[in-house]
Amino acid sequence: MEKYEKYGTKEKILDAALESFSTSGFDATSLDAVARSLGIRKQTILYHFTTKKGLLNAVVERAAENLISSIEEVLSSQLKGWERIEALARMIFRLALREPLLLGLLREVSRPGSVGSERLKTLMTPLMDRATLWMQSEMNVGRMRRTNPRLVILSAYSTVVGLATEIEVLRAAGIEQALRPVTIRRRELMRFLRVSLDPNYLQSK
Amino acid sequence: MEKYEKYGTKEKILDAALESFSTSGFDATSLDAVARSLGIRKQTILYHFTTKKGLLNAVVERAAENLISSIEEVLSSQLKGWERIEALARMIFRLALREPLLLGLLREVSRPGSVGSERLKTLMTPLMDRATLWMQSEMNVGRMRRTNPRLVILSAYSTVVGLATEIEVLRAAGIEQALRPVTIRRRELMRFLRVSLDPNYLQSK
DNA sequence: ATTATTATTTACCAATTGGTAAGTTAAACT
DNA sequence: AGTTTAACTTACCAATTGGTAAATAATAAT
Repeated sequence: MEKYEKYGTKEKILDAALESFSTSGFDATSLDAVARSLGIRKQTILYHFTTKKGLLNAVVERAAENLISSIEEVLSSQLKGWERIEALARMIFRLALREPLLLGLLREVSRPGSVGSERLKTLMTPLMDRATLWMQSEMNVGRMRRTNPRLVILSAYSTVVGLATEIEVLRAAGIEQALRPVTIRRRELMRFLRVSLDPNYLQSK
Repeated sequence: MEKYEKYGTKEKILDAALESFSTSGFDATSLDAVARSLGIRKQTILYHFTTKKGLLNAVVERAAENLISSIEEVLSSQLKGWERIEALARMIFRLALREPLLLGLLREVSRPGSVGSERLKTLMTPLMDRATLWMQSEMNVGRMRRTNPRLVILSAYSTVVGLATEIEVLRAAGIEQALRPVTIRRRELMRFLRVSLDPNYLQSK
């Protein structure tokens, strides 16, 4: 009938699943409920994604693509050294605020034992390796202070994921869309990165 | 009446439930599994706590008592103004490191729609009110910079809860017992509190 | 020793879960 | 046209879920 739409059933399922996974979690999400919310049958979901885990993986993959393409965009710019990092951090925070569901999903899936964690790891590892290599080369030419790249990246990562908690806590306390704490958090991250990485930055203490 | 505190079944159940709730979450925790891990029958759990939700509430309550008594201990000291806050922050981080399960539970239950969130709110509200009042009186006598107490407290709270995520993320990446990032996080929080509250603190920026 | 109370178990149950198999309908290809 | 393929549904199912009710064991009170 109206199958000519670009926004097909599969996309709708992914959207609804993202919503449910990121706000209620994987286990609390029932395929029946997701299907019901879309006015379709559970088996339609299983037709497109074969298993519940498969659905989660698909959701994670789409989110990762979203993130990666945003990263690529920044990396394609001409910015060097510290400015590049600043641009990246700014972009991540912008993305997190624009699409809080992504953040919730990330948090859900960052849990060690969780179902989607392997998939996330698979998707993130190349990114991580690339960033590590770049940072090391920047260190070699003296554009970046010498530290453990992995630790810095992971710390930055968990700051962003922690944002999800922060936003939820604030919302639970009735404070909607509190931009200030998020801004503070970003400044803190920038400062941390600056202290760790910027060779021209003098620690005031 | 009740027997002397002899680490009975009830306590064992609470321990196992805390473990499971905080690492796997509420929905992923099955009463059968908890019972099995203790070598008892599921109905024994339901005898002591009537419902699964009741069990969670009991776990939350015990954790809250744990936290509150630690807070009381600090508050009973003679420390004033800024030093008191510093002592509190230090104590919270120490507690969080010593008992990571508490942190996991807090994170699980901080989610807006979650089952235990109302209970947590009920338990935290008096604490929050008390802290707010104290801060306001400190502001009135000029020992503390004027700000929105609620926002500061919530931001501090979510920093601590976010620790749970951070520790998990680091562990998932193979970095066990990462003390350094946690220390960094504490310093950040201290700095944030100082900037927000300490009237004698000069912002360098 | 008998009774009463507390703790724990066995036996069920209704509902829900993710998932399989087989249809049914709609669209695409030949 | 007819056939194939993709999209979706109805009908089930086995396992698991939280929870009820009644039976039994253990402990305390009389």
